[in-house]
Amino acid sequence: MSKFTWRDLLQLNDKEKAWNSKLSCIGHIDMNAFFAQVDQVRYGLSTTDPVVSVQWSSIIAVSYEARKYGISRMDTLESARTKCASLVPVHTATFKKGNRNWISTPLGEFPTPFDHKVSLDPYRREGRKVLQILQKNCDLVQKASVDEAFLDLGRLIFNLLINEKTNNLLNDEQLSSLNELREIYNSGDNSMDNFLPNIPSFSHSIFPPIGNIIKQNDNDELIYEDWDDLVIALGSILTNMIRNTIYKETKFFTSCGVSSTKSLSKIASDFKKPDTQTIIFNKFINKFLDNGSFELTDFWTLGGNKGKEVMDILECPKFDKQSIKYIREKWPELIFLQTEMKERYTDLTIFQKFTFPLKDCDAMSLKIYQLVRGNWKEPVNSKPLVKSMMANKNMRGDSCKDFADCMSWLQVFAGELELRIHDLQEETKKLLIPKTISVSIRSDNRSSIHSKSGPFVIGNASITRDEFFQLILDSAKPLIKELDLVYKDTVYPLTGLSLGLSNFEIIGKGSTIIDMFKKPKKVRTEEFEEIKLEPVEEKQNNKKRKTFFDNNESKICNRCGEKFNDERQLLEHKDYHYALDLSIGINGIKEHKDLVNMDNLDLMTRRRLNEKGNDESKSNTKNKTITEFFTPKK
DNA sequence: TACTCACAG
DNA sequence: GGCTGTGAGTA
Repeated sequence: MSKFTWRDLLQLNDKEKAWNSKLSCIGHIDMNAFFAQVDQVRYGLSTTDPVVSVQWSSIIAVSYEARKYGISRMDTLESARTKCASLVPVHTATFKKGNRNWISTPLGEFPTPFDHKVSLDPYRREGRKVLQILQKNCDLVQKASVDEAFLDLGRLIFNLLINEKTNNLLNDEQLSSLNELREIYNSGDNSMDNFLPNIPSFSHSIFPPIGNIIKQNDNDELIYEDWDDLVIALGSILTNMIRNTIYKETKFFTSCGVSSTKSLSKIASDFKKPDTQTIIFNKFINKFLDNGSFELTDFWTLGGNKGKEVMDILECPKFDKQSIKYIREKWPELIFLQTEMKERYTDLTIFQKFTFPLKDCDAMSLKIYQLVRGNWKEPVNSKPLVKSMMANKNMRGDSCKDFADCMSWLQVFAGELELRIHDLQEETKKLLIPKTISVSIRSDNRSSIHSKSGPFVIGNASITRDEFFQLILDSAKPLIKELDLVYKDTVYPLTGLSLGLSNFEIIGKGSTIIDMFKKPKKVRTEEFEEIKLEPVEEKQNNKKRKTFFDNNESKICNRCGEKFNDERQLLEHKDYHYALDLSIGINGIKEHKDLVNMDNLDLMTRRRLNEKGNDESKSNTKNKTITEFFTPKK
């Protein structure tokens, strides 16, 4: 007889409950050396090229090929080159000061930080591509960062076990082995508290797991004893398929962890890289935690001061990587851990200030108690598309020495944010309306950061892209002006400047114009008067303008008629026209054709010419075509 | 709401 | 070490 009930199994079929089921199965997928992989694919390089992604002179990602030469993220570009003569460094895309669009940096070129700003957009886009593949294949996905995500595999597994229609995923032997379970389920004799039948005999050979299996001893035969084993094994089969799909569609390698909880899966995905998934069956959790040479501080959220403090409070042995085992064995019951933790906290607090208050001790103890047993369960939450967006640059020298410099960098930042919001809207067919804007400045003089934020108000739904850009800039101006007034004597030259939009409201395309103007909590009548909605009829007859929130724009170059899949490509293409215009007369290139389809030359030439053309490059986002986003509401 | 800080990749 | 991002505390 199984120790699991039908309730446990049925919970898998419920998005709200699956994470907390005794049979829960969570996957964590992580892209290996992500930026380097993106650059390798983007630049058509081979997987055997030792690629590193570079930002100024530091390395921000090291491909696994480059790691073979002992190169790490700590290396500078210089030191990496001495380790590997055939190194292929790829610099991130950049905005040139005064430019509204980023461009890819040609191989072998290294822009200077004094008049460029890094763009991470290429990485974000590829990250989103992968996220979309995940979402297509799994109904509950949580993006954890640009290159990692959690999957709640509950429904997928439930369907494999119970549903007939499983897309040929299971073979006849596997199907028939599940007959007993399905019969009970279909007979309706599956009262919640009834125990599940035994797992099919030999199910470990009928459903072999895929990946790096953690076992008590490496040579042990793996035997499934109950449904949780089978569930985790099915999870590994699913994540393997999903990862194969990612590879097929993007050529990206991933690593993955499969287990019953998010925190375990996260550690597991990191355990063996690249291109490997690690499977933690429930019965081997302790073995994994104790012998994987993990510390308490390896758990998510305990990597900083908080983790160190807990280690101190609990007087964990240092340096022998046994803190997890130590805590688990020393406090076999929660109540012991909780009392002792509070006692020691109070004793120590005389000498030491902690990052968490005494009242949180019980909660913290509970979390630690569960974590060291692999029992700490958290839901997989699909996160909103975006919560905030920031453009930031660390300044050096006199890059930003007065108010005027601030404004010209803010122009770059505003351009970047407008571009990112616009691209994201295009991609998702959603409206993204930020409600607050903030700027911050940093300087070494006062070694501190000052920031100022305020409401961001879009007064008009048919705002164009250029107007939206201008609005960001205009909204940022008084904020930075105020910071300038208060701190001007001490902060310049700045060591950092940033501009952020946050509090995004995300609106589906079906929404009406009314949604644009969420009533502020406190409405003063004058303000409300001012925000007048354009009468719908009038709008239709209006002179046509392409609005910022328009998704259906044409993507045809008005110079040569070439068609593009998305706006981004069109912009880059126009960038190219601009460069080409300059080039006539510089190096005698006359024909558009000369450069078409010669991507590298195109890029290089554009780049070189852009430099010569200096800052005169105008925004290419003039809006000529039409169609309103909003359709009149019946 | 405004600002700061911790944590993470 | 640079560039992002989220969440929580404080007032």
